[in-house]
Amino acid sequence: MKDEFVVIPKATISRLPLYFRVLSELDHVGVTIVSSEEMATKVGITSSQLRKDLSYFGGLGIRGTGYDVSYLLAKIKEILGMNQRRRLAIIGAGKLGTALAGYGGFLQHGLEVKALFDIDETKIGWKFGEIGVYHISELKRRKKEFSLDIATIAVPAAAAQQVAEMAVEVGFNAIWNFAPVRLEVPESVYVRNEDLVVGVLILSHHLTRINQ
Amino acid sequence: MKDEFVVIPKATISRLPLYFRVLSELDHVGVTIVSSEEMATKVGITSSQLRKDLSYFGGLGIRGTGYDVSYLLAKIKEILGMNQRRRLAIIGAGKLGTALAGYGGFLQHGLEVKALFDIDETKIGWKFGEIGVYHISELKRRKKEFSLDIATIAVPAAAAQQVAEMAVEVGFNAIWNFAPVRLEVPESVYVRNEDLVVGVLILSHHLTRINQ
DNA sequence: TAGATTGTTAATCGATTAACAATC
DNA sequence: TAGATTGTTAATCGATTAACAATC
Repeated sequence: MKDEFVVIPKATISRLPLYFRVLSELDHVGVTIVSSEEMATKVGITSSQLRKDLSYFGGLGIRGTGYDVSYLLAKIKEILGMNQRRRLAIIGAGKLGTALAGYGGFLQHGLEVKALFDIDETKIGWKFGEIGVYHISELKRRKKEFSLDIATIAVPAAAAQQVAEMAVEVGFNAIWNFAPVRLEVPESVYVRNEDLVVGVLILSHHLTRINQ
Repeated sequence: MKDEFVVIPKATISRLPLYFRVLSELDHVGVTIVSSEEMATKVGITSSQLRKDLSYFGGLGIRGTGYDVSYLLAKIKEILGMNQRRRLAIIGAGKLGTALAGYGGFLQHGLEVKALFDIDETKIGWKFGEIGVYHISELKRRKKEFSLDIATIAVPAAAAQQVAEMAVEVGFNAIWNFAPVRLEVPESVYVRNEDLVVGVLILSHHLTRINQ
């Protein structure tokens, strides 16, 4: 268990949000204990993989019984950082940016959109519910004001690199990038690319295989 | 090269859209030949991996020279099915659905949103540019009318499974799913999950590691 | 105790990388 | 031909799965 030397596989981390969802549902309907088999089926993986994943975080289950839903849920929340609320900046108040700002599912995951940014003067001052639109030049000031943690890039591809540099400059070290470009940032900054077209092109590829 | 027995790795397919982008840019600025080294740098992978990926599709390069940009571009387009235009249905004319409908980047990838669907009577008949909003009950009819290929699911989680079943029922065999649920569909139907919260929670996890 | 299910090991599978012969 | 760069092989790395001892 020498956990100072165990590296958590990326693949494991990427499945934790799915476990979180399944556990939330079980918790919601009053289930208190769940077996790896049952949970794995709901997620669509093998029970072996689920147990292996959870084992990286120590003995979270009870042999002969299963996993305690609320305990496991709390653990996964902790691992994913859902206890400290994450505050999102969204840069780019276009269709995508405002759609993200309006998404209702963030809060139950400990995430909150606090501010939108744009360069278009006509958009500055708009409000989407509680969320205001600020000029990009206010990024630094508003980052402090709202304790922003994550910079979401929802600007056109041509502007993305420049925006990323501004985000890094003012101290963000997590970037959620929706622009279809590879961002050049310092190694210490973590970038997650959410390139939607990639997904649909993979679908398109599969269609060619079906219809060939 | 017995290609009838070679399986293309999923990881390879998922990188093709990135290669497509880089090649498009090179082509746009008039570059005609590119080395694996140069291209790999732009994508952010090793040249070895790029050559390996391309090798699954036969000898696409010229030893001692590199790859012909427009030839490789044409090949990748073919593999990704970008020659036959893919027509998208978007089910759910909420914030996400309409944001997707308005996204300008699809067309240059051979993709086109042709119709939105919803159950909310007040939305039926709306137009987003050329794209109309139809009642979900018209899915079958409009699928034929517009030759729809891909069903995009942009409805709340609670409705997603039901919507997926309708899509399968009327003959879609590709589903682009934005709802945070695992869809149960026949094996022949290809589902691509685009669960945005997963991405941002992985970011959140990395923040906990930084600030610990 | 008997039954059940975890946590872990070892085997397998798949993907990435390094290296270099083939060849333009 | 000499130089360059591909295509491919073999080694490595990482992730998944099967199996079962540990243990509730």
